[in-house]
Amino acid sequence: MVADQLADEEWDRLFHALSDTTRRDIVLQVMRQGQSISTLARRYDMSFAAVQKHVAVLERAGLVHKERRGREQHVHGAPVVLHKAARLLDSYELIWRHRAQAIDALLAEEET
Amino acid sequence: MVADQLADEEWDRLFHALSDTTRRDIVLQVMRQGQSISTLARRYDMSFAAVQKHVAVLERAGLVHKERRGREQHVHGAPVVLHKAARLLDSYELIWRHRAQAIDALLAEEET
DNA sequence: CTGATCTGCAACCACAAGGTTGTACGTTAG
DNA sequence: CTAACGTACAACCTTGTGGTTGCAGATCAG
Repeated sequence: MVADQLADEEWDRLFHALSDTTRRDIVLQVMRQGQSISTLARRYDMSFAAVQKHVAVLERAGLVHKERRGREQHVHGAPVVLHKAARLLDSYELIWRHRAQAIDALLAEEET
Repeated sequence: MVADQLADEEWDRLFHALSDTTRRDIVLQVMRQGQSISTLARRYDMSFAAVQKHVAVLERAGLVHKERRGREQHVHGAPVVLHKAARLLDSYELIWRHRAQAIDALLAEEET
C-alpha cells in the first residue's frame, strides 16, 4: 500500500495530465478501445501535432501506453495510475471523515 | 448522479488545483484542521502572497472554503468536490473493466 | 491613538503550456 | 520505384502559471 505511492512530481504530472478536457476525453477513448494517434486526432478540432503532444503528456503521466504496430502507434489505456489517483483522493476525504468523527466523539464526551 | 457532474472547465480547475505539491499539502492540512492563511504560510518556504494565491486556486476549484474570523481568514476543507473527482476517476477505470469483461465474453463465445 | 498583524491586490518577471506550421523519416500500397 | 500515410520533432507565438516585492486596508493589543 505504501509501496505503490508515487513521488510528488509523479502526482503533479498525473493531475496536470487530467486537468485538460481534451486529454480526459482521450483517456476515455483509449480506455474504451486502443487507437492510433491519427485516428484520435480526427476526433478533435486541432492539428495532429497538438494531439500528439497531449498523448505525450498522458504517457509521461503513466495514464496511457504507446505501442508500435507497423507504421502506426497504437495508444491504449493504463488504468493502474488512474486507480492510484482515485485512492489518493479517497484518502484525503477519509482524513476529513476521521476528523469529523473525532469531533463527534469529543462532543459526546462533553455531554456526559 | 448525473446532476452532480461538473462542467468541463470545472473539472479542469479541479485537477489543475490538485496538480501542485504545495496545494495538495494545503488540502491535507485544512482537511485535518481549518487554519488561517498566515498559519499555513509559515509551513512553506515561500512568500505569504504565494500561499495566498495557492489558496485562491483551491477555492476557485471548490476544494476549500474561506470564512472571515475577525482579521483572520479561516480556510477549511470542502470534501464534496474531492469525492466527485475520485468518482470520475473510478468511472474511467470502470470503462476499462467493462471493456475487459466484453473481451473475455467474446473469447469465451469463440471457444464454443 | 499607535503599532503590529493578517489580508488583498497590483505590477512585474521567468518559464512552462498549448497551440500552430514546417520538415524529415520510416512504412505500406500500387 | 513512387506516392501516400503515420509519426516525430523543432521552431515559434501567445497566454497562463508560480513566484516575487510593494503598498493599502482592516482589525486587534496595549
